[in-house]
Amino acid sequence: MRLTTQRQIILEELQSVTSHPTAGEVYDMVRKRLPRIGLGTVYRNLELMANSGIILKIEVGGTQKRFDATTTPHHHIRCIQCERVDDINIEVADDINRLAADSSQYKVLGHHIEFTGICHDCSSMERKETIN
Amino acid sequence: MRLTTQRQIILEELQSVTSHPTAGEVYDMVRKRLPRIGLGTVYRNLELMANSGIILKIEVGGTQKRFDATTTPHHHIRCIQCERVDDINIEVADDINRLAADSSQYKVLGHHIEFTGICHDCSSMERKETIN
DNA sequence: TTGTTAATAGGAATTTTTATCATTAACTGA
DNA sequence: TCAGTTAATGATAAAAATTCCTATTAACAA
Repeated sequence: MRLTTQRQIILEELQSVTSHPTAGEVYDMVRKRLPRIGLGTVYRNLELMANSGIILKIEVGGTQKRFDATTTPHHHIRCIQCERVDDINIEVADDINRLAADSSQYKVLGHHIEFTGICHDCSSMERKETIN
Repeated sequence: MRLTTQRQIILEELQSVTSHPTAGEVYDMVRKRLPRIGLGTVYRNLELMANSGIILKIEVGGTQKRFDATTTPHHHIRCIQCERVDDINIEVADDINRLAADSSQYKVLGHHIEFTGICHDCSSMERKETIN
């Protein structure tokens, strides 16, 4: 795997945010530094890096795939109003995978918890609208 | 909300399977009984029924949205090989939502656990390939 | 029944993602 | 250092998934 400028900058940009941008959002970020980069290159490299474990591909609710530079296991919470996704760091009994294996025919590899809720921004906006 | 034939049959077909079909798969099922139904009608009604709580829209890994007639809370396991999705019924400490609320700025509404693994069919196929 | 209007079929348009391919540039080894 | 090899890129087309548009149909109310 060659170390191309594009690859480097895509990773740098993803690491610079704590949000979980979609491929299109990463494209917009990277384009500010590499205006001639192709959207395909962004998709290709995000997919590649996700496959080799350098980054995380999270496929939570919403239509688009999202990417995350934090690879240590953690969970996510998604705002049902504005679709933003944040990290959640809680400890979950890790025998949960065994539980799942026991009640299914699967070879269980892992799990991911997606919480849904309303983020701080959206709930304060809601409150404001009710007042007005 | 009018009770149309299309709406009825879409629901019936979804209820007739334990899998978690995509909109396209529901379309194929319904078309056997209503050959002239439009794909848009299937999308529209699945979305509508999901919004009114009659069915469940599950947005797990993979590109497509999936639908589930079982509305009682449960979790899912997805085969990373063939993308099929099955139900998992395990009890998770229900203070998990409070935990999430405490460690975030969100108003937490719910959670969904997605396990990943390899289904029985795929793992036996794998074994067969290793032998050959 | 008949009038009103929500819902449909069919197709077009959008959005998101993947594939194709000629050209470029990252690495290799002399 | 430099030329050869080939992985990777940019540009564009194509595919896949979903949503939108609109004339027509059919569900329901009166």
